[in-house]
Order: sequence, then C-alpha cells, then structure tokens
Amino acid sequence: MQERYNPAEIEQRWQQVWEKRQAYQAETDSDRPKYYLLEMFPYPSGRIHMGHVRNYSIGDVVARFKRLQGYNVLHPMGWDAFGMPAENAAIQHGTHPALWTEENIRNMRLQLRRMGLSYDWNRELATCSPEYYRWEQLIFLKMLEKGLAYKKSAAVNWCPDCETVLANEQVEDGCCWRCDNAVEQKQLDQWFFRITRYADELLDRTEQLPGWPESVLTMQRNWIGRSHGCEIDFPVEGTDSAIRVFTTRQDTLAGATFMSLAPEHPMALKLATAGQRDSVRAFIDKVGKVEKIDRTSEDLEKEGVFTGSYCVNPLTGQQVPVFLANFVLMDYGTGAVMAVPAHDQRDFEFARKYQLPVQVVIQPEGELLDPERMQEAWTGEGRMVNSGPFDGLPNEEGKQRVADFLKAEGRGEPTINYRLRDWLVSRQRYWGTPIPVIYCAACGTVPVPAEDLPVTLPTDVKFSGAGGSPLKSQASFIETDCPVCSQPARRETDTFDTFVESSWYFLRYASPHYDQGPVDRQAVDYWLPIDQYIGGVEHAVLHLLYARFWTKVMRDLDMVGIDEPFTNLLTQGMVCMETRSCPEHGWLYPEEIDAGNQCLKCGSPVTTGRNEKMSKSKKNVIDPDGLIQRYGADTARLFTLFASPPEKDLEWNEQGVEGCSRFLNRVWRLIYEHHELVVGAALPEESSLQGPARDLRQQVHKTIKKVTEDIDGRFHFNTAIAAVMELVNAISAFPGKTEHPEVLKEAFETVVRLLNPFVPHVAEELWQHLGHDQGVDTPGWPAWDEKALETETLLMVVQVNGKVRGKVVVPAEADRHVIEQAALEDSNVRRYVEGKQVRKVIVVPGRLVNVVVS
RNA sequence: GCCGAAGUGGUGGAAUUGGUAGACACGUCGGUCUCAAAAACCGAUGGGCUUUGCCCGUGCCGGUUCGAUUCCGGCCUUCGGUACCA
Repeated sequence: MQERYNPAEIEQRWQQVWEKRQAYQAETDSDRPKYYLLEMFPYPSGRIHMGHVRNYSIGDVVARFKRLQGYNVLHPMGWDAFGMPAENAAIQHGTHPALWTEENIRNMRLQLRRMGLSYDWNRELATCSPEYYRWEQLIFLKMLEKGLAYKKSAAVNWCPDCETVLANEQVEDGCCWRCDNAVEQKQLDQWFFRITRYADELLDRTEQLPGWPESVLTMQRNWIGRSHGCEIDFPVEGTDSAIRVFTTRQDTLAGATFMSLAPEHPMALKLATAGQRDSVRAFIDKVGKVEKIDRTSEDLEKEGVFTGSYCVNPLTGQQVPVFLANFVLMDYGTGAVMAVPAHDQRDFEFARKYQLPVQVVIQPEGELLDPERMQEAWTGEGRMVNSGPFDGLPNEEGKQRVADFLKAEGRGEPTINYRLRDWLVSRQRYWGTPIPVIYCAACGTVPVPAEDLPVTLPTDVKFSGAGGSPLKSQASFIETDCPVCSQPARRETDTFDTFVESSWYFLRYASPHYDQGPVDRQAVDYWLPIDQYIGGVEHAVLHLLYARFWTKVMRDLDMVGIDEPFTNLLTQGMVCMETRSCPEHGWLYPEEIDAGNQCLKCGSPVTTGRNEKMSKSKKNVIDPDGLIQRYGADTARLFTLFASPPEKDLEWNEQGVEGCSRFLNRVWRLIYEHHELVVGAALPEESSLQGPARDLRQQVHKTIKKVTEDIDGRFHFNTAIAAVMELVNAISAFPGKTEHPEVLKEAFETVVRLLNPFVPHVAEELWQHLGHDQGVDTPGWPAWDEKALETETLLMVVQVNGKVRGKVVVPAEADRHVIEQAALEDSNVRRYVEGKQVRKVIVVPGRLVNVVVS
C-alpha cells in the first residue's frame, strides 16, 4: 500500500477494472427485483458542466446503493443529440452537425467515464441515429391514424433573419436569441400533437404521483389550467347570429353590460356598422402591429373600440354594446368575453374609461356595493342580486343554477376550458427527425408507408446560414414519388421539436437494440416504470409533461403497459457560485483577479456579487476536468454530495472541496498506518467487548443504520457523509487500536463499504488494501447488528419547567420511578426544585425528564 | 396578483414523530512540529454575563403545550414558477 493517496492513478485503474468486468451491465431477470434509475440525459454540447457532475453524482450513489442492496439495477446513459447548437456550429465553423455531435459525444463520454459513473454503456443511445428516430417516425404515423397528430395553420414566433420558427423560450424580450432581431407573428401550416386530448388524464393523475415534488405537480396543474364554466350565446340584435362567450362566472351573467371581442375575432369586422367601420379597421390594424409579447404585458393600456352593434343579454334581455378590446385573446376560450365590470377588474377599468354602465349582481356579506362609488371590482363571494329568479342565492350555488337555466333555454352549456394548447412540433430546422409525410398534388398529405421508414436525414447538405433549413433546397431529399399514385411529390422539410426525442428515450433504454419496433414489450414490462428519475427543475413542465403524454399515447397504442413513466422524481438544485466584476471589464474569472482583490487588467477594485447559477456569460464557472485533475473524481463527487442536500441549490466553495479532499486523505492515512494490524485480524464477537471497544463497535453499527436510512428514499447524502466523518473521527480517537484489532478492522471495513457509493474508486482501493481479492461490492450493503446498538446505560436530559438543568445517566432498563428519582437527585436540578412544589414529572423514555414546579 | 419553496452561528448546513438548537464541514483564533513555511496534528469557536453556573438566541408578532426550529393564526423578506386565461 502506498503511503500517499494518489487519485489520478487509482481512478484510472479501477475504471479499467470495472469496464473489463462489465460490472454495470443490466440483464432482464424476472427472478430479481428491478430498480430503474435514470438521470435526464444531456445535450452533447461538447463539455460537461458542474450541473451534470451534480446530477450524475446523485444518480450514481443511488444506483450503486440499490445494486449493493441486491436490486437488478438499470442505469443507462445516452444523448439528446438533435438540436440547434449543432446547426449553429455548422453555419459558423462549417463542420457538419453530425460530425460536430459525434465529436462532442466522444468527448463527453470520456468525461463521464473519468467520473467513475456506473452506467450500462451497452445501452447507450443517441437520438440522432436513424435506428432511434425511425421508431419515432413510426409512432408518429400511428398518431396520425388516431388523429393525435394533425396539421393546422397557426401563428408562431418567426425570426425573419434566421428564417425559422422559434420556441417561446428562444424569444427574449421579443427578439431572437441568436441574431437579436425582432420576432414576428407568422401564420404557418404546422404539425401538432393533440396533447389536449389527454388534458384531463394528465391533470387528474397528478393526484396519484406521491413520489413527485408538490411544486412540480402544482406547476403542471397550473400549466394545464383546467377551468370549469359555461359557454353562453348572446344573440346579435337585428341578425340571426349570436356571439358565443366562455365564462367561469355565469353567476354574474345579469351584470354583463357590454361585450369584448378579440380584434382577430371572425365577426369583428362584420359587426362594425357603417359609421364605425373606419375606426374598427384602424383599431384592428393597430393591435395587429403590436408584438404578442407586448400584447400580453401587464402595462399595456386597456383600449377598445365600439363596433356600433349590440347584442342581447340572454338573462336580462338588456341591450349590450359590442366592443373590440386589445386585452381579449383569440386563442383562449371563444375569443369573446361577456364584460361584467362590477365583478371583473379589467372590465371595471374598461367601463370607467369608456363610461359604460356598472351593474352590481353579487353583494358581499356585510357590505353594500354602490356602482357609482366603487373603486375596484368585487371578485369575491356574495349573494346574487338584480338577477331575477336567482336573487338571494349564494353565488357559488348560483353558478350551477344559471348553468342549468341556460342549458334548459338552449342559450348555453357547461364547458371546460384548458390553458394547455396542443403541442406544436414542427421546426424549420435541419438537425432533427424528419417528419415522415409526403405532399402530392393529386392525393394531398400522404403519410410515408411504415415499410419505407426511416426517412433519413440527408448528410450531403450545405449550410449557408441563409435561406432557412438546408433541407428546403435539397432536391434529392424533397423530390420523391407519391406512395399512393406514384406521381412526383414532395417531402415535408420540417423536422420534429427535439422534445419529441426526449419524450420516450427512457422507454427505449429497456431494449435499445430491438429492431422489430420502438420497444420490446417484455423488456418494457420488466423495467418500467422508472423507479427514480433525477434532473433539473427547469424541466418541471415541458419535458416531464410531454414524456407523460407520450407514455399514455404509447399505452393506447398497446406498446407499453404503464400509465405513468416516472414513479419518483427528484429535482436537484442548481450549482451556484459568486460572481466577480470590475467596473472597466465586466464579469471576471477568478484568475483575472490579483491577491489584493483587484482586476489584473486595470487594477480597479473587484466587486463580489451574490451566488448565481454557474454560467459562462457571468464567468462564474468551474471546469469539471480541471477539478478532477486537481483533486480526483472521488473528491469532486464527494463535495457535490456533501455541500447540500440534492434538491437545494449548491453553493460552490473551493475550500469546501479541499475539506473533502482532506477527509479522503485522512481516511487513506488512517488505514495506511494501521492496515497491517487489521489485515490478519478476525471480526469482533459482540459479547466479549467492554469500554471504548464496545463504544466504537456501537458507533460502527449506529453509522450503518444512519447511512442506510439517509440514502434510502431520503437522499440525505450530506448527513450520511457527515455520519461517516464522525465515525472516522471516532476511529482516530480510539485508544484500543492495538488491543482490539478486530474492532478496528470492522470499523475500517465499514467506513470503506459505506463510502463506496459516494467515492467508489478510493473505496475499491482501500478494500483491496484491507486484504480482499474481490471487489468492495461483493459482500453487498452492510447490515447493522441490533445487538450492537443496545446500551447498558442511557444519558437523559433533565429539564425543570422546560429548561435544561442537568443530565443523568441511568440504567437502560430503569423504570419511570428510578429515572424520576435520579433526576431529582441531580445537584443542579435540586437548586431549582428546592422550596417549590413539584406539580408533575414528565418522563420521555430514552430522552428526557421534565420536572414541572411552581 | 396567483401558485410553490425557503428564512437557523462569520459560511454551507444538522436537528427523521413536538423532547439537549447549532451534528458534520468550511473559516477564524491559539498551540505542537519546523531555521522558516506548507502539510499534518491538538485545542477554542452563537451572543452576553457577576462563568461549579446564569441570561438571551432558529425572520417578526401572537397562540397551543410540561416543552415549539418543528403545530396553529397573522405579518415581513428572499428565491422559483406563472399571468390581461375571461
């Protein structure tokens, strides 16, 4: 055994051993309980960052721990390989996206291997390979058959400079994130997935996901945004048509004194009377020019224009003027709103601005609303007034009654509205899965026959950066024959949103090489659902909602037998670090600052900012490679696990890293100094131990229990590691090392085995030095001996009136009376009890005694 | 505005079911070793005091309880999500 701990040498060696042993390959084995552990797969950007290190360190502890507990663990890794950065790199540097991506994967795979993560690399997949996306195309065809995929014209964010649509996240302050040009709304024919068909199930099943964080479930519920209400028809005066509105407040129907339509509403122009036509046109034009982002901002002034037309309130029969209003959105509800100024703040402001009548129809308890003097709308509860037959009803009950009335009269019906929109999956990009559809002049939109899949992405394309997707000018790709009539036809040139690939990769891992379909049903039935999914909270809605949707689609296609893909979800926090900036040069890297905390370039004093998420733009990043080089992967892993619990943000602290490195060095040295003592020793016999030897053995077993319970389900790795540190401190201080080598041996072996999931390389190395030929994982996870936990005496805290006044040691089996006696005899306790009357003595077994005096 | 999470020493954090607040680590201070330094090791470290011990202390105010970081009510602050959603 070497005197010095040399992480670089031992880590490389053990990684080779594991690889040779194929130690982490998972095989379907119905005789063993399975455990499917998954971390969200990375985009192959080229280098891993600290967020990855944290995510995968957390996952690896769980994977190794579950394996040691005897589970058949599936722990795969792959690449979310399609996406815009590859294409941007192609435009900027001329490298083909495929080569760029491959190179990045190669590099990142090496980085992950250097971390010693226990992946089953035989199951590795990259979503950009035709063997993967061909099955996605097949599922799309099936969705098309079921009406779950469809094409429609929709307004999308369009960057005229890049000639492509942008996802909402790619629009920053109304401008393109890449070229900083203003984003426009453009009407385009786009492919959608009908996720709204699953809105109810996606929402209702959130109640049955106890293993998910409440915050994520709430976000999903809000995103789906189901609201119960009514659709109501307001007949237009002098015509036989009607305007249909959606409302959740049908109880306020009698108070609807005007009507607001979205300027894009199909009836908007038709309703304009001759005298109003010009101003209506001008208003529609004006609103149309405002970007969507401003349109939905809070500071936008509420404006409208009168159409000149009236409709009729179906409850009161009153005449109601019809306005167009800039705050009414065409893509929610029906694009028309019944305006109830007394009970909706927006309508109230609008009514005051245009001097429209305010009619109170809900009176709150203990308050009398006066329409003349109201300063704001009353949106709370109350009793219905001015509502004819409904007067006096509590408004909640009124909702039901008004809905029933409308239905009976044929004027409306109860409806459910969702905030959730269908998922727009078309992208005018090259580096994605081609949408397998052909357009034929005679036959229209024709799906590519399943036997012709995959539609592969052509590789011989040119990237100019202009003219949009290179597929559009790739004749060899576009030109094809119609599968129906064999006449010349054109291929779809749009590709899928990359969220499509990440919606089912976790299913593919069960049988990644299966070539008869997307998944091998047997493998999926064995491995799925995922027992533990781990990733960043930034995916709380998008990816996690899409993945749930896709799983349900595949279930309904009889491809999988599960309803939900992720049983337990852990959303890990961000990795943060302080920022430093100079008034001259902006953000600074630590190496751009001198010892006196001044900028190396200009000498200005450096301002230290607060902890923020690590990002290159703010120069508060740590490069995992450098970290591993300096300290080793084990230290990097240990620090990210020790510094904070996984769901919280992690504050980077170089000194904390050094502390972890120091700890591993201490363990190494301690074992180095004593390993000859313990290598030949037997393991201890419980009964024969006394004093410090017995105490140490007790702590060994207490630590096993604590670490087991901390890891299992709780994921409190920080306290688990702290417990091992305490044990190491106790071993250091143990006076009986030479007298009790057997106790020392058990203690050392326990430390090494407990540390194994966290720092696997050094654990293997030390295990070997403790005289074992086989891996540290061979004996499985250590079990604690209940007998060793038993004590003869207990330390009990004595309180007087709830304040700690003393501590007494009592026999473990002492009864209430004996404990009470001992407590009252304590000299300090006596000072507080003497001369007072003891009212009550509370004894909490094994913990404390509280003497209540007065 | 609404929804969610959080607030504990100089710092990261611990206290699992209402039972010794501050485990573990970082930092700081003092010491040992050394020509010196680093490393390593040992000790101290919430604040205050009349220091065998006492008082105060978990964002603020109140409540329940023998006992509250933990439960309840009301506020304040920070972070995250989301929004003219009718």
